[in-house]
Amino acid sequence: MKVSSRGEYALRALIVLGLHAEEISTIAEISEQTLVPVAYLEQILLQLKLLGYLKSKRGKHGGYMLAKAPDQIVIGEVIRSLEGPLAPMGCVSITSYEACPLEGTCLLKPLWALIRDSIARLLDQTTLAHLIERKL
Amino acid sequence: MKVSSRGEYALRALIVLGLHAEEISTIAEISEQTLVPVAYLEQILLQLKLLGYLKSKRGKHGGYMLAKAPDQIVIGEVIRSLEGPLAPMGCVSITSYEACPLEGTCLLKPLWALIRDSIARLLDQTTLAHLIERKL
DNA sequence: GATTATGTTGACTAACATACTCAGGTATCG
DNA sequence: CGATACCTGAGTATGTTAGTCAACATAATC
Repeated sequence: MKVSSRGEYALRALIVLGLHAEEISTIAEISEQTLVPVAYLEQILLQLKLLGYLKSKRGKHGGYMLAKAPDQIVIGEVIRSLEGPLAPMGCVSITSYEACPLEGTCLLKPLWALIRDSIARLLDQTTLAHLIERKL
Repeated sequence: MKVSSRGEYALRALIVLGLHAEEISTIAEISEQTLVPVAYLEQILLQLKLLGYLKSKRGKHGGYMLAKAPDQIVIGEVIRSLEGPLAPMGCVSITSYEACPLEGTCLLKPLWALIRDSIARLLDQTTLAHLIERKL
């Protein structure tokens, strides 16, 4: 039931950028504040840019900034983009359902569905703004 | 946030044994009803036995049975035994806490704690008996 | 226009986890 | 004894994770 380091790192980077909104931050600066290795962080920031969460500027005085307001960045969506579905099993995933041969009689499915719902409710209700303002 | 097939398989096996309580079931029978390959299921059943959930009888007419009443088998404990902590990150795990250098100022930790709590609450409230009786 | 600071891109790798299989070994019953 | 079952440890194929690295492209500044 773990979150990967990639997901955690991406959220750390978004938080750093959210805290310095309207300023541009270099990869090196973000790396210092998140403790993520520069070369790995590059990959992650690029992915966040392709997903539309960040914008970048190249060359001298370049760097990264948020591309959206913090209250428009939903944590559940970020995690889904980086690590796939929130559901613990494919048979209860809404975003990427997978059939299971036992499904009709499976006594576990209702439990997995409860888990899915509670994780998704939490993460889809939370935005970057909530994290930054410490309002959960 | 996935549950591994090993965890899912273990729960399937417990359910089958719970449905046929007081009877002994062979690995082959459990395999048929759970769709888990016999050789893999052997490993998992053995582990469940070592953990105290099952008892076995060798030789002819041998097989597996529950070692506890279904209402004494807590799903959260089973999953923790098979896949490690329920918490999404070590920094919010109660059963196996791991420190994180950012911890003091980390804005993510409160979110991970909420996730942990809601998963743990669900799984620690649910027993095998609840699953079998379809009472969640 | 050369230099330098920055992001961009793709390939690569080491380590680990997952989901199994397989070849025996051992206990029990008839 | 011999068939039936569980027990045990080793092995393996595949994929994922968490990165590294080298070379490139772009933009600002001197």
